[in-house]
Amino acid sequence: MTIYVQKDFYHFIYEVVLQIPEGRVTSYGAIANYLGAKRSSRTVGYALTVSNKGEIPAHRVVNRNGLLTGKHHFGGSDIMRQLLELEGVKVVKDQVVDFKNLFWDPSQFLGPGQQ
DNA sequence: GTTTTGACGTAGC
DNA sequence: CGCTACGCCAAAA
Repeated sequence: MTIYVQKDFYHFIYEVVLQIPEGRVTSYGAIANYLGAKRSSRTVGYALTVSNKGEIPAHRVVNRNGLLTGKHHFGGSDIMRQLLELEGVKVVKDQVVDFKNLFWDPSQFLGPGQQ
């Protein structure tokens, strides 16, 4: 088994985000929880801020409400929304439509039965 | 080492 | 439905 420490906290965040399939979204809290720090949701968002948007699909990460709270960090104002819609994710009023259905739980990345 | 900040989350009003 | 307040945690100053 691999022993992970928070030494590469940001690195884990980036990895998880990179695993998000197209057309799917997840929440900061879910990623934080997956990393074992469910209360570090704020840090997850911060990690994306300092990350390279060109390689990290941060637009697939929204808050718990499915709201595009970080859209204004994409330079423009509708960049994040357009990126999501290009992947088939409909966004209305900065909110992901059918977020519950499109939600991608990082725990699924572990494989079924793992939890 | 202390203070500030932030793309969150929950609770209260 | 929207705002405030608080907590929680990691990085940067």
